[in-house]
Amino acid sequence: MLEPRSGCPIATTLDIIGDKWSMIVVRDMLVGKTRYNEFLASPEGITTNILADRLKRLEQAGIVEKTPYQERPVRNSYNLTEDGEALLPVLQEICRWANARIPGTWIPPKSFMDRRPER
Amino acid sequence: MLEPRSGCPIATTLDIIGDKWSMIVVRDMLVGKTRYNEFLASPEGITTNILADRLKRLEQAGIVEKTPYQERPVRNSYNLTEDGEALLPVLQEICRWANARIPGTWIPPKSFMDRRPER
DNA sequence: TCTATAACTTGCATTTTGCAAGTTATAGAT
DNA sequence: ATCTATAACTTGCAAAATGCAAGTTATAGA
Repeated sequence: MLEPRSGCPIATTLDIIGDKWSMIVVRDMLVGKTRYNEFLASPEGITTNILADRLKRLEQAGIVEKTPYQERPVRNSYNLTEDGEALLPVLQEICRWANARIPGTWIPPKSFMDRRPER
Repeated sequence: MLEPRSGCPIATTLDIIGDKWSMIVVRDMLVGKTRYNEFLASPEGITTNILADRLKRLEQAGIVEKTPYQERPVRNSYNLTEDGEALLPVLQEICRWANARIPGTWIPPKSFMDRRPER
């Protein structure tokens, strides 16, 4: 992000993760997925180019960190940073809103909804 | 929205308000703005075509309702529905995240952060 | 050697967003 | 009566983001 649109915390947050896919990737990481192919396999069907781009942007934003889990060939795992983990309450509130207001949305596992951020 | 990408509450919510502008408009309504020109005047600088489109879509999604506040000429006011008001906790959590994690973001007025949804 | 897998990249079409100007209806000032 | 201003949009076109399909690299295992 070059410049946020304003100092508003909502606008600034949307400048970072306010697109169609970033929070889906964060959601996947919050439920334990760490690899490229695991994100691709999610039911929403993110495409390879968009996923690669989002991982790069989330890394640059300090929300995700990339670490190799093997050499030859290099394979990376993607994990949330502390700032990324801290998005949990935001995603939980979104789930509460959708479950209360949009009939038919899946009820997330209790383990997800009851989980507390670590710090 | 024709079809949500999946039944996931997060994905479905993003299909409705997960673009660059919808939550900015919802934010403005949560702090009492009701008219086209008031939304245009916000510091993020939404353009007229996008604003008209977002108001239409939010209305179709049942988040906003449009009511004329005068005839000759017809002038409309836009207000959140119950479903729209219920997004308050989501926007509050986004503010908490941004204030904690992104230095320099504005601290919203206490009246906004402490407010409880009505039902 | 052949097939498979993980993790990408590339090219191009489609869709969304942004910018600037134009439109309609009306009120109030000159 | 004409002129200026305001609210609330619409329209046309350019630019950026997203989607689709195929191609690439490195390696393991049959």
